[in-house]
Amino acid sequence: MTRAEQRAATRQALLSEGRRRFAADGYHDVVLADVAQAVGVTKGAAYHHFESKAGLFRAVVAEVQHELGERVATAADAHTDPWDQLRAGCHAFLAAGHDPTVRRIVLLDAPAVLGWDEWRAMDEDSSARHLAEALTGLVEAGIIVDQPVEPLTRLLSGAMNEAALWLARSSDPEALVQTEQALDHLLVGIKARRP
Amino acid sequence: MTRAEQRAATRQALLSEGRRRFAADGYHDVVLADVAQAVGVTKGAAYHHFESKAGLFRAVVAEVQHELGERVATAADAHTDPWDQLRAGCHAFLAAGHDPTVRRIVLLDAPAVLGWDEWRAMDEDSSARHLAEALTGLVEAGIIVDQPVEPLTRLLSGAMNEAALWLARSSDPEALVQTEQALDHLLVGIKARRP
DNA sequence: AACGTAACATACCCAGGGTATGCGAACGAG
DNA sequence: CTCGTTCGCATACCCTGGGTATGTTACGTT
Repeated sequence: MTRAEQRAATRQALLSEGRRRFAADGYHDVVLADVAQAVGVTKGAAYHHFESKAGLFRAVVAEVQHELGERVATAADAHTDPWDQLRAGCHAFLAAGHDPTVRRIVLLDAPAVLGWDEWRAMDEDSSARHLAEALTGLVEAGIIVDQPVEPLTRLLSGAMNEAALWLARSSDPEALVQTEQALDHLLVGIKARRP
Repeated sequence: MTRAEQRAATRQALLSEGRRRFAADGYHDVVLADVAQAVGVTKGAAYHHFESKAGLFRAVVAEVQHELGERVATAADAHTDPWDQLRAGCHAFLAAGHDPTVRRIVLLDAPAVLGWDEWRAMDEDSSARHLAEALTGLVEAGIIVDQPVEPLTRLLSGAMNEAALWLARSSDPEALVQTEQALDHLLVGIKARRP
């Protein structure tokens, strides 16, 4: 195995193991030396690849965020009508809360560990961007009321973040459908009335 | 000073100082011994009053949550129409994000430090309860579409949490008004259409 | 072949949360 | 009034765990 391959392999192993543990135990309860040991290296190796524990966490968050964005986009692309695309993307996001990786890492720990500004910037690069683009398109098409897109994006993004967290804790099998319906009702409010 | 008074005074002092520091520096960067020293006692005293650093934090969160609930309720009570009460409460919450105490402690650190379940339980006891009650009233009055209140509460609560965080970082003086308008639009969606 | 460097390992520092114990002043019992 | 008890802390200590400084080995380059 060449050196570049070795480096990539170790880095990837640390990322995977970190991801598993961050999702299962939360950032605080994960000890970096254990992550390294589980991968067959020592703490020194971890610090050779990442600048700190938070650095590893940041890399994991970016990875998970990216995948989440893909999931949302894929769900949206299954539709052709822009309005249906928005709804499909939102519904996909709601369902994603059941994934402990998304739930614990992205929604719960990331804002506190990385700070809200950085978290939001990363969010913007992945899932929230799709939402903003969808809303922008709908505004330009005159399908939703003309308004600044950013406040609306934040409101909807936050609504879905929290709802996803709640859904993951709910034992009620109806909860997901009910939340989707409630969200649909809310979305109707921003639809432009045409006489 | 009697012993009970002394105890209460020390506890209150720790609470106040903790609150200041948690708001300014975030949970992680606050060191318990420094909080105690600033109050004129040692770490031992802090552990005599609270079971842990998280315990002090929990007490602070409860305090801030309670005050926030009061603020929202007061804003709502300024109106008589139930719909106006809902809007006023929501707007008050949005503005509360500018308070670093609310922002950093309640919205950012609390979910990660105390866990989402406990955070939500505390939220339910204070501000979110007002929202749920308002929505329940509106459903019963037939003003908004008949539906389970809980999903809607989570959606709106999350929307406002995130928007409040965003508003606190925004330099645009228009942002608050724009967010209020966007929220109003969303709320229109859940209003029952009457022919 | 020899040298430089990358990819780690080892050994260490130390901040900070948590605990075990000591101590003096307040409080209640007799 | 005093004597024992308890309460409200202080002191001293433990130890986990993040971070760093310094080897060590093997690959790659000339």
